[in-house]
Amino acid sequence: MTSTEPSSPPTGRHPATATSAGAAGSDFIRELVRADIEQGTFGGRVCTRFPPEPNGYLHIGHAKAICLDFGIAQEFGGVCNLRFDDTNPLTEDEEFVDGIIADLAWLGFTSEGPPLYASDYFEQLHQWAEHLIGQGLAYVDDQDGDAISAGRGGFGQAGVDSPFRSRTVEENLELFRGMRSGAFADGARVLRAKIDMQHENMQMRDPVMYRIRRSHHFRTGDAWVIYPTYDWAHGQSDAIEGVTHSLCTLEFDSHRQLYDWYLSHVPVPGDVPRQTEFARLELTHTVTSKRKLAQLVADGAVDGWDDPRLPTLRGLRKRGYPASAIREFCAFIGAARTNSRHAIELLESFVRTELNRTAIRRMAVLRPLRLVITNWPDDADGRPVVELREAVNNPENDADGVRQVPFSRVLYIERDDFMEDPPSQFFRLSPGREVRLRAAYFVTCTEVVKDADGEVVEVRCTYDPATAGGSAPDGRKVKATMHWVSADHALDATVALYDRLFSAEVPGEATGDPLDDLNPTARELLTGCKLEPAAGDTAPGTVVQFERLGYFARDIETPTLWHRTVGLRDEWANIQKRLPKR
RNA sequence: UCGGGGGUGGUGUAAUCGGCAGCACAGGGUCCUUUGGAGUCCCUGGUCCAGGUUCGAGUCCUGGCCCCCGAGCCA
Repeated sequence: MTSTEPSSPPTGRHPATATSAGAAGSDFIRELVRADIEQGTFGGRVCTRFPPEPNGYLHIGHAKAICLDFGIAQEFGGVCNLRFDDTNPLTEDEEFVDGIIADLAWLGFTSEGPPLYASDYFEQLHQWAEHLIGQGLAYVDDQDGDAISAGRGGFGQAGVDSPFRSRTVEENLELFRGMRSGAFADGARVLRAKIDMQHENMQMRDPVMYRIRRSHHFRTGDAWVIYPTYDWAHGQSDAIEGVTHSLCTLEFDSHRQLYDWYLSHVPVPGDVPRQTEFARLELTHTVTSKRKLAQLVADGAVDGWDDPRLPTLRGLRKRGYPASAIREFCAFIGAARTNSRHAIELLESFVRTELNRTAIRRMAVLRPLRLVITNWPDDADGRPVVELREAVNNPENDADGVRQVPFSRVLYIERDDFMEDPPSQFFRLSPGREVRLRAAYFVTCTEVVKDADGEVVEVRCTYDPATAGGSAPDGRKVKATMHWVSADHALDATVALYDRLFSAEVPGEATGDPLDDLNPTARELLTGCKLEPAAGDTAPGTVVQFERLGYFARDIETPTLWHRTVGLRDEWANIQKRLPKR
């Protein structure tokens, strides 16, 4: 596993966010846990669990749940179990359990022991199912899916009892054993809890507990042809593990009644766990639904689960998002029962804050324009002098030291940093204007060279030798400082610029299909970018700041590829937006 | 339609027992600056609506409005 940062142990409390808003320790769940401890509800014990289904990779929405599950356990001296909810062999795969464990570790969390699996409890679950049958609280139903669905009724409309609802205990037991032993075809029968077909809560209208499904399970192989449903497996698995606080998202609210019903009718050992729901995390301009992400991957709309445009943990990691920034973001937004969609900009601001502190600075020119210094001296051999200029690695951290950057007659500057006919607010280079080249000299534009099409292909300048280091002895000021790269020393690179994956704030809001809002220019590949030599020393996977441009992560497999993590706040871009169109 | 859960600036999120509506992002401006970065200081802007209780209501009560979830043999 690779990491873009030394993986710091999660502390659960992050100083930077322990302010009045969103401070860890102040949400309704933590208050509840605190109250439970004070009242000795679970003997003062706290045990949570994070229960991903191994049918896809983790995304930023899971990060919120993870920070809650693991964070709360840590804060209250408890443990958090990683339990794979592998009750549906059709979609699940080992590939995903490995990926989930790796992503979890990258985020900064590991479970204490080896990971747990709901499939480890299949035998116990089966025994308890027979117990329910024995109590007359479960029965085998021969109806097909459509009939069961129809019999369930609708909102405000009572369901009707299945014609098989009144089978005897003995008959049910025999049929259920037949289900297990493979006597019946897939889908031929199900085991249902016998609760109340007229119940106002649809979840309580005799929910299915087992279905017949001849599918190879990645852990239990072909040992089982019947598989428990989520509702039947979950609460009992929690109880088996001694989970006290089972935290899940709001859509399971109506399942809580069923969760409690099962637990109160099965002889589970120890404390009865309690389910508490919170609002799932949603972000603007993206989707946090495993189903939709899987579809993007399957459709080839993105390169894979680790595509940097995706809000998957591995996508964000490849893109350069520090795990700590994600943790702090999650701590900051807290937990509540209010449905909410956070602005993606808020997440980005946490990324910038972290990277500003930690990222080494380098100079890179994304869209090169030649700049020739006409009065630059030659050496004894008649070649342009090459001078090494000292530049600080990170103005936010002196300990990061300095580096030498070669400077000579022919440089590249950013095309956007030159305008032949600039508006008044533009104070970068233009004819006759003097600017500072970062860590080097003041230069003044004296001439513009164009090609046959009138395109500027080169700017010529003079430099002032007295301004070495970047300040003029006579005290004169320049209004702009620009980055540059020496043409003879430049490293070639490809840079991937990323924009919102979806152009709409709420993907799919207009048409119902998020895919309709996919942003076709979410990735722009720039080739022929020029990097200062020291950028080549950067370890793959690390994130550096290309000065004045943003933060960029060096790709692991392709060292000449850089991913833009996030841009710098860009005042000039704001000015341009306000500028009247010309 | 029935049941459940929610509504605090543009977006999120706080507010002890009922006691000055705070913080962040976004937006506008200031100062500073060898990154138009970072930092600084300031500003704009809010309790869904209507009643009620109270010296005092985001918080309690009544009624309404709006949003989300729920009828998989998905989780």
